[in-house]
Amino acid sequence: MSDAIDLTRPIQVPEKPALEGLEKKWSGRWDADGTYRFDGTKPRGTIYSIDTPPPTVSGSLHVGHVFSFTHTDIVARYQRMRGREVFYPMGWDDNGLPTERRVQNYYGVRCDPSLPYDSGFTPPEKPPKHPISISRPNFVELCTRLTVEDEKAFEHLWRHLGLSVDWTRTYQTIDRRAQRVSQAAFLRLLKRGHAYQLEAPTLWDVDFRTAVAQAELEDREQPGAYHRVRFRRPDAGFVEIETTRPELIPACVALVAHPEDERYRPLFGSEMLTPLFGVRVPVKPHPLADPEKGSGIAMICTFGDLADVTWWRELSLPVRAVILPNGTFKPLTWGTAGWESIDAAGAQQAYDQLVGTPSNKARAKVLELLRESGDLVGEPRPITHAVKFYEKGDRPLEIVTSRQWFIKTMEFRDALLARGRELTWHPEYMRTRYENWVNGLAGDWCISRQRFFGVPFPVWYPVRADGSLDYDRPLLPDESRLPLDPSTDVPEGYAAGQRDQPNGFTGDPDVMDTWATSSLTPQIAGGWLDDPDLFERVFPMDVRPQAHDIIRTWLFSTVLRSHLEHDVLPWRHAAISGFVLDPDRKKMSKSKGNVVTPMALLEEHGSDGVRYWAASGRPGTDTAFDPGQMKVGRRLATKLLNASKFALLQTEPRGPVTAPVDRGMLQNLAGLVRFATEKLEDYDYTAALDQIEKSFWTFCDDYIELVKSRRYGDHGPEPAASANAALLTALSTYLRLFAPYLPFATEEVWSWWQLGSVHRAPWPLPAELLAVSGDSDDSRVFREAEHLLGEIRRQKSLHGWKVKTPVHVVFEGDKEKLAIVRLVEHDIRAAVTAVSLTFRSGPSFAVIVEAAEVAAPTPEPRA
RNA sequence: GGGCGCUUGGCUCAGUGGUAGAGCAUCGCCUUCACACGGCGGGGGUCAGUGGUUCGAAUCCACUAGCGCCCACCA
Repeated sequence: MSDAIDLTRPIQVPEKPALEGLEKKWSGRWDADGTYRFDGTKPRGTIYSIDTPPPTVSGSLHVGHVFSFTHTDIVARYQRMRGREVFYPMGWDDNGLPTERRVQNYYGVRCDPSLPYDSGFTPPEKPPKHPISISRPNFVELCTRLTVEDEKAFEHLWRHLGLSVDWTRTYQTIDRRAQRVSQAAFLRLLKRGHAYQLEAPTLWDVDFRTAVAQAELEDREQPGAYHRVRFRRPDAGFVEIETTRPELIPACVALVAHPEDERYRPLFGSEMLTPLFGVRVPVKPHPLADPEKGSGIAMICTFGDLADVTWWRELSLPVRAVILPNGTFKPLTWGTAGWESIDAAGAQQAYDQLVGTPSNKARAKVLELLRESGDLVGEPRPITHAVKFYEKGDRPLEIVTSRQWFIKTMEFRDALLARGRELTWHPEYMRTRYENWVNGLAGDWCISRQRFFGVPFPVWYPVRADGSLDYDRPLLPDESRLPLDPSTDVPEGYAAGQRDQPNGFTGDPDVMDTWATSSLTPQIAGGWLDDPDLFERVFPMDVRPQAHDIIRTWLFSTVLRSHLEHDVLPWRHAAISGFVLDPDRKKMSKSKGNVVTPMALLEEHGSDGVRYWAASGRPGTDTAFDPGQMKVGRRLATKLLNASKFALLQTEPRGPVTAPVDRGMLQNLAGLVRFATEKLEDYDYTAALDQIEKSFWTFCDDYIELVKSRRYGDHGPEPAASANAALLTALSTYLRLFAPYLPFATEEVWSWWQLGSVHRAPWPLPAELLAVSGDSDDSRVFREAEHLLGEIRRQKSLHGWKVKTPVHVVFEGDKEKLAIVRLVEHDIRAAVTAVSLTFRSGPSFAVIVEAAEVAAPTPEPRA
């Protein structure tokens, strides 16, 4: 007899199995036992490494996190059971703007980098009405303090959810290791010429007063208006342009029309005068100008939008910048170089009314002045148009000229597209989004931010004798000094006293964009600089799990950094999860106020229940938030406990699996194992679970009911032995199949009768089932038994008879069919409480069910 | 404006060429020797629309509509 079941330990089944408390019990045990501890001595080929998304800790986790992290965990658990050593770290994204904002609100403080560090500062108990200004080091301290608290709460939730993370391997995007990796990678880019600094027009958020990257843009539909404005020629005549931003007329540097546009061709090369300010601006041809738009001729301002930047660059136009980093109009003197006017006094008078106001106020004022001067043609025509915003911002972006750091992307477009094709995407069509993005790149990646809580640029600049900065000869540290902060650390060859002094040095004040750090998560988690042995084993990683909204940011930038630094893809697979939608089919988000607290959900439905719902979201598919599915999952977990209890209630006698129906059941199960394995290999955990679950309910409702009486010994010891062995084999298999999805219920049952953790047990193989069931193909017998059971139940139900009403059953059919029925006749007879079974030959197969007792009242058959 | 995805019973979704499926909900029946967080059974859909390919289309092709998302230099 081939008995794969180990029953060396005493079986202990609780009187009343329950799900309550399993999360606490098992998450604690797994931690104590190091169940998910990564063994860094395993050879590269056996390792499965995951580039876990570091959630932003400056807020709360929401259902979407639970959803997508569960997907990753299912894959991780599956791979672990397949014998792979799973590298599954956890990171916390705590650097950057979201944390700054949270700290400002939480403590009621504001960062003022000009203030000195106050070592005795403690924030007030309650945030004051007016924020307290504190130094950058003090501010960073508070950021660190708060994120540590947040991270504890996050870890608690993740453990409760059952993520099989190795909790000894966590990192923060602001910790020393992340800073060191970010800074070293930056210096290497710089040395290779892949990073550079440039003073150029940059997308700028006027509230946060920082540059933002293309990837952080968001279009929002905004009300606006076309204003038709007249530009006069110095001699005679005029043209009319249309603009949505008349307040930028003082910043106008040219007019532009399409080269083929007959209306404006005669004007090319001539000059026009700007209204109100009387500045001579040239009329230029450019193919980008659309004759269909507005009046067909546009004004170019420095800078109203990205099209202006393109024209300005390609037509080599001068800069007339009017907007300050805070979004208001800056004071300037008309009649000086660059601001020549045919009427300097008039221009000055008009412009002075704009100084200090933000765009919207300036627009109203300019309109007023245009009306007075008669240069506004007709009334503004209201429109709705898309305006670019910083995704976290509240006011439209401006374009401000400033000095920023960039990483080159444009010249690697083809290589990055090739990397995208090399990567296996789940689902496949998500590659298109990546390609869209790469093809649409408009400029290199701006990575500097004028913020405080982030990784500083490890760079200083020499201060010249006249106090100006020499940006062309940055002072760079040796990599061994990293991480460092140029605002407190001193460059080689200088003394601290020389900071900000003539002939001294100054630190670069900026910090890196969050994505500049998180684009290095494989390097940070994998120990690139401080654990080369680990890095060798886990990099490139196997999978990057993430949501589709950050393909253009996180996925793209990680591919870029790995390409530039290692000339390789950072991972083989990208597993893209969808969003959680609320019942109105809208993305669940905090701003819409429809977020459900994850911990409350986990407590109400059980972690296994919530995970079951999450598993219904296949890769790439947005999924409705559905407590109903969580209830179903919880019911499934409960069923698993109870069916297991039944199987374990009696394990003797136990012997070879000889009954055809038992063999057939196990052979079917082998097919299920094959299917589920195939699907899980392809990251389709949803399809795998779907079939595992269906099979399991059939197992419970049909197979268990069929063999119940036999396993209790009603037909003798040998048939009972067969049933018991089959039941235990099936139980072991189902537990392992369900383990990635329902880690708590399966572990609980496993502990009743097996040694060790089910999560370290080997994934089932078809061969192990076929070894027990034998080679003869009996799966048809099992399916036939199921079918007969269903048919007899149906007829009894239609007659209105109870399940246990005794009946006579007649099987009519051909020899072959009847032979199969005879193989299961004892099980069928017991399962449907038949007092007699009759077999008779007939042309086609039929099952006839008749009441056995005349005394039994026979209700009317229902219509 | 370009692209991607979706559209199947009241709800949530499977199903990629061969007589429409599941769960939930609903209706009827059945309790206590695994489980009432249970069991058995029933009813319910012209598979968004139009046209095409095919012996045969929810499934392949084209177009249309609606929804969602991504992208776009949007004067």
